[in-house]
Amino acid sequence: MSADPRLLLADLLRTALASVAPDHAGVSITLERPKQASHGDFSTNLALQLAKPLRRSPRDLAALLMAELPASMLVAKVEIAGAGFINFTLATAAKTAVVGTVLAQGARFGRGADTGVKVLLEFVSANPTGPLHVGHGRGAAYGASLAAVMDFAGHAVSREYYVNDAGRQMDILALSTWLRYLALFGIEVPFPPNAYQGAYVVDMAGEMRSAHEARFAKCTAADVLAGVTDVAADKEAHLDGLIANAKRLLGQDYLWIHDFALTEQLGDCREDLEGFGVAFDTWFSEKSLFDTGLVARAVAELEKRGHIYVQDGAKWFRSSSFGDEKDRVVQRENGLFTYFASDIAYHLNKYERGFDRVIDIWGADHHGYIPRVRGAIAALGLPPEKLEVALVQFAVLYRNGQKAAMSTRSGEFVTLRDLRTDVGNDACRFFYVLRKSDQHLDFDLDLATSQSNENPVYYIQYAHARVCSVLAQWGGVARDLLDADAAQLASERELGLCARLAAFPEAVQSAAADYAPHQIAFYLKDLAGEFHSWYNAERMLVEDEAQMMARLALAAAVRQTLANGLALLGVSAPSSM
RNA sequence: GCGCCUGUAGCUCAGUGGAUAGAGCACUGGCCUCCGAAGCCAGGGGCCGCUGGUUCGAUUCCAGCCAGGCGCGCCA
Repeated sequence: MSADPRLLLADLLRTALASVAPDHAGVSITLERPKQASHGDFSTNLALQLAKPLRRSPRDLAALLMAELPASMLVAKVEIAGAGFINFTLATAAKTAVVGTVLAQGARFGRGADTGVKVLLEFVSANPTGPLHVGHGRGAAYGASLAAVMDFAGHAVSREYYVNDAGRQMDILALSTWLRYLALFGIEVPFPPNAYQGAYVVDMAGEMRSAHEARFAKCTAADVLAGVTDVAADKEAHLDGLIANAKRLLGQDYLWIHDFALTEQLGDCREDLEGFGVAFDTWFSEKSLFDTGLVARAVAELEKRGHIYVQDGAKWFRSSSFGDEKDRVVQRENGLFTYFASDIAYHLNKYERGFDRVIDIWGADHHGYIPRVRGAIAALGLPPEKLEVALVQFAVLYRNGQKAAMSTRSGEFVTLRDLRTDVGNDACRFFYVLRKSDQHLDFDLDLATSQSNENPVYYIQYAHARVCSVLAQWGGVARDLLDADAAQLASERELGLCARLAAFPEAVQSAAADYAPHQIAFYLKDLAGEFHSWYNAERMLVEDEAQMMARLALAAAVRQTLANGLALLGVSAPSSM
């Protein structure tokens, strides 16, 4: 017999079932916590499920099951209700035992047993071509919270950021920086409209001048523009022409600028994320996939397996044979691999590292990408079901009731850093995960800043601070609360709080299984609400010593659970505010 | 056109094959000589987009329609 009421009840029901309907002994028994207190602590629809196969009325079946149910000290009452539900009311001692459990386990309360499942969680992975904006913030908050939740649920989680350091976007950034730098020396090349406009590019140019003076300014504007397509004719070709000239004119120095810009932006990004409480175990370089030959190997492997054909000089992956709507180019006519090719290699690498589950968190705009990546995995002979893609809808920022633009290239964006400064990390992290990730999120900056005291995060933190305050006034030793007699807890609110605490480990498991950290946020809101309600109804610092200790122990258990939950969301649990 | 997401209270959103569908905001009225009023208590407010199907039971699952958002490059 288990001490966990849920498992205990399942055992009891299974025993009863074996005698009532031995043929159906294998049926899965679900026990849920009823929404209504009058329906007891746990409820099962077992009789309703079996009514049809056994050709008996649900209520009759429920009565039979109830009659065969072994007695238990932990069960106070069993009732048949409604259409045929069997409702269980636990003995008070079984309900209040959780207080001691929480206090004894402390920060570990709610943590699931080690599952041994190795999970790779890749998220953010924004191009290091400029500051993170509020859209990236959501992916960061969601990914970090999900990683924490899955880790807490018992999985071995690796957090990874894929650095797109090999593509054209990085070349555009390097070019942009160089052009700004040249301008500092009076070499005025018209700045392309589709280059990176942001002030941070000018800042980097300034740093280059400080450190290297005129080292990279040994050419004229005419050199830079030599043979370049007119911007009015084709602005993308114009950009590519400038990049080609930059590479030719600068030689090895081009790589220096490229790497400088990359290091600066990636460092900025990393610092920003760390400030946001978002940490990674690995920063995985796209470029390394080319350097180690993995991209070529991945494409060769597809070719060997007969999934590649050549058309118009390019190599195409026959992804349409693997569920994609059409075939995709992996190697262009000019010999360069596409982004898709390096992504195939990246996923091959992820699989080769031996994870049980590979989770990609992508912006919802990438959803069309899923079939081709999954298809490539299948084509490589790997199990595609190991890959799971969690799509995060974009966060749309509203300011003065209007959408705020968020294009990195135009330079007109609201950065994550600005948002964090205005709103604060705690409210930001909480706000981001308050919505289901696949829902559009309207982030109202005016509301979040001017009326931040209305943010639900404060409601939860306030509950935590209140407990801290009461415990401070009590002034005793926290350890003594472990010896409190929980049987002193008898009111409906107190028992309700105990049930809520007992549900925390289940909330963690559910949030992990559904990839839904917002469930933790809602759990915490409920827990804080029930605490505030109790706090206003009953005093803790009462004359009766035993009662006071029991109530303080419950309060301390609430505080611990709030802290554990907030930690999963990356939100602080202040002792005063 | 095709694909994905969404439609629940005035607004922003949870939720569930099951019992009387919830919260916050907003609105109305109460509660600080009393552990923190960033709190609590009470009240109004709903064809859970529409139609059909599966089911003992559908707001939930399936199909079709209506409405909104996003995505559909030899870009990344």
